[in-house]
Amino acid sequence: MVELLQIRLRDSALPVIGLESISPLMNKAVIEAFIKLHEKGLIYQGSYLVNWSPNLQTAVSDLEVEYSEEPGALYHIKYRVAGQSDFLTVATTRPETLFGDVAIAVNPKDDRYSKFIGKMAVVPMTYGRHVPIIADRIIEPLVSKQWFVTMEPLAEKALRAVEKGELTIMPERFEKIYNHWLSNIKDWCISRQLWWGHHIPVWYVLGKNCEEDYIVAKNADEALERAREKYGKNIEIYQDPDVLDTWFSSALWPFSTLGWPDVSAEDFRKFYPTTMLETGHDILFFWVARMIMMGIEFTGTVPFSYVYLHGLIRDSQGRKMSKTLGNVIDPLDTIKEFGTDALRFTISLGTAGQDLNLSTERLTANKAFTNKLWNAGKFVLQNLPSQTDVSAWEAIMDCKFDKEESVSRLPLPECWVVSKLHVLIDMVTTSYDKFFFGDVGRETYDFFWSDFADW
RNA sequence: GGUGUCGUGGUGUAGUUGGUUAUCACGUCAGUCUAACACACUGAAGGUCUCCGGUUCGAACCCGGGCGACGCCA
Repeated sequence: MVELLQIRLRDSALPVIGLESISPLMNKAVIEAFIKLHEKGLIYQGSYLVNWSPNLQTAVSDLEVEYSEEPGALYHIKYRVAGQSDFLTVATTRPETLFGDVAIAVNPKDDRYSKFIGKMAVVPMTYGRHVPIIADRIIEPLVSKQWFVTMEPLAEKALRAVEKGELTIMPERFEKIYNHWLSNIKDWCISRQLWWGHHIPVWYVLGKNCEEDYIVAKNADEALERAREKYGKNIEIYQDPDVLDTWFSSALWPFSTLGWPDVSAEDFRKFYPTTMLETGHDILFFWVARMIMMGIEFTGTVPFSYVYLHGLIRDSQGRKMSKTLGNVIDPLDTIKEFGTDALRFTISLGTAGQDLNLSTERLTANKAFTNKLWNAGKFVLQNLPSQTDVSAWEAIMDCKFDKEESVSRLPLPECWVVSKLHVLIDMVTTSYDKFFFGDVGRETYDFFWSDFADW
């Protein structure tokens, strides 16, 4: 699907490095990054309360969790007070958790229940298992063993980069959001229990304590060698079965694609750091902030000087696209109906950071514009001198359109429109310098249709 | 609950240092048909700029509150 879209859009930008996230080149960078962070004590294995997907059977981060309100049912479960005929009724939407009950907490100020504090209650359907009745205490939920990155020292440097002006985030309001997020960052859970991804470069020794005795190494041979040095020759090692969070490798993108960790690589020396990163504002935390932190950590500099955050495409009422709502706009359908150029131009007219409500009205108007472009060009071609009229072509080629003397000698209509073109060039250059891409499009449209193509 | 964005002619929209007959498109009205063309061109009408209050000589734009739409966090 993405490939088809790329073919249809025929990206006219610089040739893109076709690189998959799981390529060997990327894997080398990922392993290097993991080892360096671990050597600095920034990676650790710990048991934390994490979000767990029972469907995928993997940990997921807070950023990846999307809340939605679902209709549910409230269940009332009666727990008999042991040795008495009294009952405590517990209301819950999660009745299945009763098998994991470890206590019943009651409000000590509630006379209906405070008299039971200290007694035991019988858990239903457990053949008489008893749990204590306690006074209003928080009960610890289950936790999971995962790998984490200590983010605070990394975030501190990323904050300072924006503060010092090394990095500018546009539009400005996102700078505040970036600062707020980095000031309240939590440790990053980087392990996932998925079947694909970069494997965590950690090996364990069979029979040894997994949380204390582990080896971080570039590959299995190195791990085995290190393990033998430490534990003797008759040992067996195995690699951690988990993989790394996909954003871990993406966070290295600005330099791993240019040859890092080989800092003498030609592409790296020539192109890094880049001037501007442009992306949707929704992945400011997932991706942009992490690239900045990893760039500073591994290369000593911010990976780019500007971050331009564009809006997202939403439906004509500003709503997020969703299959549930039935408002998904398939760009291939849009292209089929309005054309690639009309879609691209419409999108280019957006305002930085502001989501774009995609309506057919905009697309229709811009389809007309592309049609005008085509037909105006056709008109021009029809009115050019014959290919054999050498003197006419020489006269055209000799004219210096950027020199006022030459332009002044043109017939009045031509002089006028070339002057207007120079005004456009000045406006557009100013708009580009300010990153006002929407203005660039509008100014170009106005000149072309109102000045050049009418009359 | 907290928080962010948005609210501008009939419809969809631009407005980016506070000072414009408030931009463009579609629609509406009038005229023209002249070598390209959603046929096109020429011209016109139409906006209390969400509501209230404030700052200012001056507010669509800055500040506060209300109402509504959408999003994010929890």
